[in-house]
Amino acid sequence: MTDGTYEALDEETLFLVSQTFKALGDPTRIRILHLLFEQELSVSNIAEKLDLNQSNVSHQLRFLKNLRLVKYRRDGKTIYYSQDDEHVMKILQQSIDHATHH
Amino acid sequence: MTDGTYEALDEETLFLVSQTFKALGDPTRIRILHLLFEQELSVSNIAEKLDLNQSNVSHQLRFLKNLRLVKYRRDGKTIYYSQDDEHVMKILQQSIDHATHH
DNA sequence: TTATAATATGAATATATGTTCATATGTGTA
DNA sequence: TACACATATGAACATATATTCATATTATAA
Repeated sequence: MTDGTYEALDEETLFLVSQTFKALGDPTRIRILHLLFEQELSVSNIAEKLDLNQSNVSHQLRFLKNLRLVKYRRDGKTIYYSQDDEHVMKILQQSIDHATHH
Repeated sequence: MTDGTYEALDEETLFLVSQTFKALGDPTRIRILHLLFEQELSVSNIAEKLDLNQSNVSHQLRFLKNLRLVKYRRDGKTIYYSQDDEHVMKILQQSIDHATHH
């Protein structure tokens, strides 16, 4: 790279990175992930705390789950979601701090 | 926060953070920023290197400029763009590395 | 079994977004 | 001045996305 050659990003990396950032590019998903910083929560709990439609929360959680940003466990009728990507959560935390202190 | 109280994100922070990540949530903008990691480039140079429409590049640069992720300087007829947010560029670099090595 | 609670799913819809096209603006040069 | 070059802009369009509604699935309890 010191010779001025440009190393293009491969398609796969580009897709994965953009998808991940896309997940963080929506206020609702940020709020959900922010809730999951410190705790595991059920779908209805998240919906209640954020005043969101249950279906909406469920859709967003599926999105986040597909990207492996969250995971879930079932306990009876209830499904608890929690964070599943330290790196992304760290970046989100940093960015929120950065935005807050400015 | 240790008492279980949830500190909601304020609207302004939420908007700023989501907007910033939205900027990183598009392959074209990632490619542009990736180009600007190490060098300052003109609009036509970026368009050429990435095989993109000049107008498209210009639109995306405006988007990035509005968020102060890039800055520009004019030299005659040419306008050179360069990065303008170390924090965001660092996050992007980290995420690309993370995605590449996995 | 039936009823109820929690969650997931798919269709519908309105809005947002990325890209292209045509053209305007700005700058240097003959 | 007139022309060419570099970039910006706005309209148009196709596609993507977020949200809601209605309903399906899954699990527990009566």
